[in-house]
Amino acid sequence: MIGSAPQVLTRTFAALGDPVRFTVVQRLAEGDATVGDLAAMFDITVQGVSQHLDVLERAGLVSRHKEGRTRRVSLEPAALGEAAGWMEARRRRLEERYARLDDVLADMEREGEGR
Amino acid sequence: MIGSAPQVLTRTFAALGDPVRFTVVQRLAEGDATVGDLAAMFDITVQGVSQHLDVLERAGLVSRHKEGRTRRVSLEPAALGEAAGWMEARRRRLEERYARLDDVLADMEREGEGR
DNA sequence: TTGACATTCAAGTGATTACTTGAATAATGG
DNA sequence: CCATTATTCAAGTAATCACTTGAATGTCAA
Repeated sequence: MIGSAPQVLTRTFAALGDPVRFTVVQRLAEGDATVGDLAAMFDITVQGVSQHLDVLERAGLVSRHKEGRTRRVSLEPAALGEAAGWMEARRRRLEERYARLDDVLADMEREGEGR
Repeated sequence: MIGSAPQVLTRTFAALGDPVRFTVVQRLAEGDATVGDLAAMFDITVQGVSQHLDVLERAGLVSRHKEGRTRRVSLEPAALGEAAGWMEARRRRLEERYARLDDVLADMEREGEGR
């Protein structure tokens, strides 16, 4: 029985698991934006958006830096890459196993015919 | 103002955003398991694990098929691949933009020296 | 300085979620 | 058939989460 696991990646996934934050990330992939820009995309208050940015920031997915009286929000590629890498590694392992299973089945097939 | 976005990917991310489910997926990447096997890894009841499997299944990340009186839980590579693909596409777009920005900066640098 | 704008801080509320216990269903072995 | 094992169904509860309103902070422009 294990208590639980690393929450560095789960935080990333949890952050992307909300439709607002997902859309924010998608938007930021097109280019940086201010908090106000992002808030204009949704039917929620800027405070709400700011809170969503808090969780994206805690997940390492975005960064905010002051710029005059606004704040420039940028997407951070590293967190995105790490999470994608984790998923791809698991997916690849599965595909490999399937490939090996296919080989075994093909062998059995051939064996069956040869008899 | 947009209401929100596709929840097909957000469901996948939300599913992986929980430490228990994350660990389950990690475990299933090593090979299939029964619900009981998975429950033995955590300090929660099998019912709890079964509920976690519900959300993983709704996200398309795992499938369950009866096998005698147990149930074999398998990881589904497709959902994993789609989510990873979405992330990678965004990451790549950012890297490209950075590369272009670096070019511009390098040009300015050269220009500055040449003068 | 003052007034408007952009953003965050703080606290409250309703909805969602993770988990529990208890009961139902289904397959196996004696 | 009956007891046992594996899993799900159902309902309740406590914690977390998304969102709101109201107030504070900081920056620009007149």
